Amino acid sequence: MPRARSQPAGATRDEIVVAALGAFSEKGFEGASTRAIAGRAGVNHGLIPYYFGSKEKLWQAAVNLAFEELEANIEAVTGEEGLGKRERAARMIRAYVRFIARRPEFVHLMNEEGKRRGPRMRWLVDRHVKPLYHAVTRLLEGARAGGGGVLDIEPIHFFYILAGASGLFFHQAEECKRVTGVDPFSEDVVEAHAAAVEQLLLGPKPHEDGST
Amino acid sequence: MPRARSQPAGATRDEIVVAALGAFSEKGFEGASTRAIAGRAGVNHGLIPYYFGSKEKLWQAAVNLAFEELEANIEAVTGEEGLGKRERAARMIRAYVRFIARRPEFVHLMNEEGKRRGPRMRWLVDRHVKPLYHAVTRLLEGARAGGGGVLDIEPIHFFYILAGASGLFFHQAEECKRVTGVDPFSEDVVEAHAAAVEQLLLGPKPHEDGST
DNA sequence: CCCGAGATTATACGAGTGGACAACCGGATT
DNA sequence: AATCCGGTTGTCCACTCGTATAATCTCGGG
Repeated sequence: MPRARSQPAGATRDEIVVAALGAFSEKGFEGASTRAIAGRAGVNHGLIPYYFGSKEKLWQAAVNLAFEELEANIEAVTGEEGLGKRERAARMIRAYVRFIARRPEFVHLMNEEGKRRGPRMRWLVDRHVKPLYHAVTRLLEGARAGGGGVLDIEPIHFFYILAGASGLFFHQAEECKRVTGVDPFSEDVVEAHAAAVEQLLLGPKPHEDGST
Repeated sequence: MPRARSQPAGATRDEIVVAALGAFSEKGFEGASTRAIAGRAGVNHGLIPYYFGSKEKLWQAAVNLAFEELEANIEAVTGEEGLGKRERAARMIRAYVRFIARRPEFVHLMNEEGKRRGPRMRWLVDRHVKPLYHAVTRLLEGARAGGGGVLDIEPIHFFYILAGASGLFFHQAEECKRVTGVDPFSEDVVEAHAAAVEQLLLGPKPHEDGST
């Protein structure tokens, strides 16, 4: 029988996950201390073992949160019926760029954990990256066969070029600000980047001719 | 007056820098302990404050080493006289991809430090990234005006798309192995990636017609 | 009104961390 | 042979880390 405390059930837990996502993305797994995460969430650091069992499990919860948001964003845009294959791929690309501009934590997490072997990387890949990879690859293959960009590039290169070309600009946003003075998160800069990636990867938009 | 010890002068110091480059790229600045670096180099950890003063200075030395290698690789290929603008840009791209395939530590360092504000990022940008950015941008602008890829994408997007499209594949190489089973460092895979990036960013090679 | 259980806090522990420092070593100088 | 000094080692310190644990708090149900 659930209690009716001042806080709704699980509120503290959720705050910790949100704080953890921010902290892990900024400082990495080792760099983000459980005390810093707890402080960010405004709770006692003893609550982390209490709710999650370990720092590792907390990290998994944060990653799950990030991927849930990603999938919601992508599916909302590519799920529609009656889209051309190129248009579907283009929407996916633009949705992805906009998503990581709003949640750069996602790219930070991926770049942090994808680079080294280890239990966290294995968990991340098996749980999240493999399905994502195959979904994206299927979509891109469709666009390729459908006429758009015509480039005969294998899916594996396409995938990492897409992810890299989209993500680095926002992953290194602080660096970019200092190098160029431009803030990647500025709205029109985000749109310009999305357009650039789409154009490069899918080729120029076919205006009315949708044939091969 | 220099001594003639069993080891040539500075050998120990150099070994520490090499070990540090490897350790920092694998574990990040916080994750790589001075003791681990010393152990990797086979020396006592007290030598790090002795030679470098601090962990931070050691990190700078490691970054300097990485950039020296990069610049040597790029200049060896783009420095030639009598190259067309597109050809010069194409060589730069291929040389860069091959370089990071051989020294993924470079990408790891850049991705690690470019993502957060802080003294290391400021030092890295002012000392290394700004000159690199302007050199690359000048080269790409030349190729653009010279007819090649014709894409009207601003330099800032071009730069980060190039860096991201080239780098992520090798930065996430361990992840890629687990997702796809393909080893990005395999020689022909490296070449395929270089070709893919070049083709996407500069457009298909003009065979004999170099006009607009 | 008090009890009990989940939620929260405070404290403690052992393992690491970066850095400081004195002792030590061995070949070069005198 | 005695001295010197850069290179090297071991030890120590204050601090932070993740986590375990016991005490405390805050409620709703008896």
